[in-house]
Amino acid sequence: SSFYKLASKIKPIIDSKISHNFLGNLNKIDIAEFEDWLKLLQKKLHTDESYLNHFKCFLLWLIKIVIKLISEMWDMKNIPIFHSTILKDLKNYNFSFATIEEDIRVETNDIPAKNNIINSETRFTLKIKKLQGFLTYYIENYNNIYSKRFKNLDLNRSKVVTHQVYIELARKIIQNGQIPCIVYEICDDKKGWIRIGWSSHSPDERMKWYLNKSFSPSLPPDMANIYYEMAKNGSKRQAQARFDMRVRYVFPTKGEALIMEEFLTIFRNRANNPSGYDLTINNEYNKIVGELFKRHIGGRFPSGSLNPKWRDVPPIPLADAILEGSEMNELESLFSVSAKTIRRRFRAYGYGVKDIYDLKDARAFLLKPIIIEGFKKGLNQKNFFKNCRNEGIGIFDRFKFVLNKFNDRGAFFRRMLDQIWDTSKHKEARHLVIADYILSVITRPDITPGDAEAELKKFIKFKYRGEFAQICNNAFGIDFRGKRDDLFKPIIEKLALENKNEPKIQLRIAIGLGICKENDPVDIRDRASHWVASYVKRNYGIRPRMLPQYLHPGLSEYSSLKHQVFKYMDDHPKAKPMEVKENMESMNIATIRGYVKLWRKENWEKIKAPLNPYDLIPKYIEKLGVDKEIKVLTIKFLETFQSRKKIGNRNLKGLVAAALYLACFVKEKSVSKMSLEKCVGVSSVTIRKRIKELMDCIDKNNFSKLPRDVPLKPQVFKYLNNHPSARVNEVINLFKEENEDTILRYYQEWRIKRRLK
DNA sequence: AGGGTTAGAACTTAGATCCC
DNA sequence: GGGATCTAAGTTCTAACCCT
Repeated sequence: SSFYKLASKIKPIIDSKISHNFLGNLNKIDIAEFEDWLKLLQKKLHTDESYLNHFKCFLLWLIKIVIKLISEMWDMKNIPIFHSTILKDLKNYNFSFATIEEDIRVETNDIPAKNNIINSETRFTLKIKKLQGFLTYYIENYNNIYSKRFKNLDLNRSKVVTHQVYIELARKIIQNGQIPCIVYEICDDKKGWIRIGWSSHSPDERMKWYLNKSFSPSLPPDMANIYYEMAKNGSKRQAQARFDMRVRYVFPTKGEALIMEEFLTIFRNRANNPSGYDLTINNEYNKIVGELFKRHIGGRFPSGSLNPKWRDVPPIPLADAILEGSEMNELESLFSVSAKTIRRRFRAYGYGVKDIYDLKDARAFLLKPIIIEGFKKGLNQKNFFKNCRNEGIGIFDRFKFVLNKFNDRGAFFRRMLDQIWDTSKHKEARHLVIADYILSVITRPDITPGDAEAELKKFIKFKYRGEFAQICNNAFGIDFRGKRDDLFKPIIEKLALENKNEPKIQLRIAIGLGICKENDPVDIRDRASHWVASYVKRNYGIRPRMLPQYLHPGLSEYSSLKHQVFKYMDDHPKAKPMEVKENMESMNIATIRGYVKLWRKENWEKIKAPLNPYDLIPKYIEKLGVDKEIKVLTIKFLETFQSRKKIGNRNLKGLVAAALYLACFVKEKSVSKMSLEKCVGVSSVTIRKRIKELMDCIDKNNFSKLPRDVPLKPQVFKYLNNHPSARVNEVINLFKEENEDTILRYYQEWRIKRRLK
């Protein structure tokens, strides 16, 4: 089968090099790295046989899953690129889903763990290999009408695996102008019975007939067993739950379906009976087959022959008649069939928008594309009907639709709108249709309303300026941007959570959304990041960095590298950059070194062991030769300072010198700043600064004598500048608490300075 | 597979009114 | 003034029953 042909393509992965053409989308590694890994894998595959087998199982399983998923998208439009690429490849490969076997086994003899591959198997699963084996056996061992008929049976052709496959096959047959004939099995989940039959109707409809018949009050006495079994279940719903209708094959002709029905019937009955039932020897069995019994098959059943009662109602003339506005009685006479048969054909051809398949539904189905075209052209009703007339659609004329005439509102047209879009309002329906097109152009998150409108204008004619915005508001309840934002919310939230620990979360989200790339110029990346930030602000009112916590309040807060380094340094003040790096997660050492440096600058006192100022005092006391009284006072001053201010990065020596100076001053022990400067080794400027700071800390009322806050000399000079003619005595009198000689000295100094000027 | 008959559901139509 | 909506009267269609 084509599945195995496809599966055989795994060979290159196992023992050859992969063409670089197929390696265009490697995500995070380059081709060289990929090849290194592939070599390793191939080495392993060639040395360990059991590993190889497991690997094959895995690959086949993977292919099977992908095909199953993709098969449901065969006819869909606007599917993601990833899916459509696979789909395209499968189509190019001429792959048919009809040939996927339900029982997919790997073609090596010794692959273990088969059960791991097939876990969806049920007791009713038809295994195509067993079917094939039985067919060969039957043809070889029996020579009867059935074995002759089975000779050309192709078990792979038209095999139905999923509902989607059934739809696909049936559609192809209808497009070919034929009626699909199904071969079905109704599986009894309770007792394990299987009823095999065929029908030219859909499985749903066939099942409905079974149920109706079974629950009819006058069920005839000689019906097939299944009717009585169904009737035992109390209600149709219960019966439907118990009996599972499964389509096994779909054929374009009834004859093929009948032969397949016979084959399956014999196969199913022999499966549980070693001696085996055979249709040729056991007429009793026909009770189960039902249809075969009624048809009185006596050995003639030419392939492809139709039931002579078959009425031909071809799809295209039927559609034409509907678009002419024919009513049910007219269709009946036109095709010489009953109304019921007309509806059966509607269902068979898929003429319906709501799966009702009555006349209205069929009309709606056929008119839908015409109405949508009118909407896209922006036609008003008058022009719409004119257009229809030009296109040869007679149905509106047939229903005597009179334009714009009071009292005639085009009920038929509104009914169609109602049927198709659940609204009878022309405007609403138009908006719904265009809203679908609007959604289809939202292909990227940063598309603007202007871009979207321009894109739509290529195939939709808006009636007036601003209609685009109005359609968005009417159809979505929000404006275009709001709808667009809504559509991308899940993906942005996913990206935010995925990148919650990344330093540049905005940029990560922007790249994830595809609005910029890793290696784009800075300005483009910047714009994209800003777009993400404004998106998050607009929709959540927060910064992107906060989004993960906002979505999952339990998440730990994001910690920047700086924050992490600082935290580590707080706990380990003496750590070196390399040590810090080892405790981070593979970050740049240069950056870490920078943060460590920064931390040390801000926290130097944590690194330097704090000096004890009190240790310094005895040394200085000795040098200066002052008494213990001064020592006690010095310590007291230091304590006062520490209680009020932080030592910070002040030089401790200067502080101690200041305390000493103050203590000496208070105790009237004269110590010059010069001698202190020499003794301590700190400049007199620093000492003066410290003295000033110390003075701010102490309670001045406790001391009778304290140094001035401002030095005497500037005070004297300032006064003399303002009063140049002041006499010496006046100045001495003014500073009478000070030493007279000093004042006199300053006075003379000022005069000399003035004279020099 | 096909069809006929029937009651009543579901639909269409035309007139009137509402709404913007 | 035109489209939307409501209503009553009249028409068509469907489901369920029956049959070969």
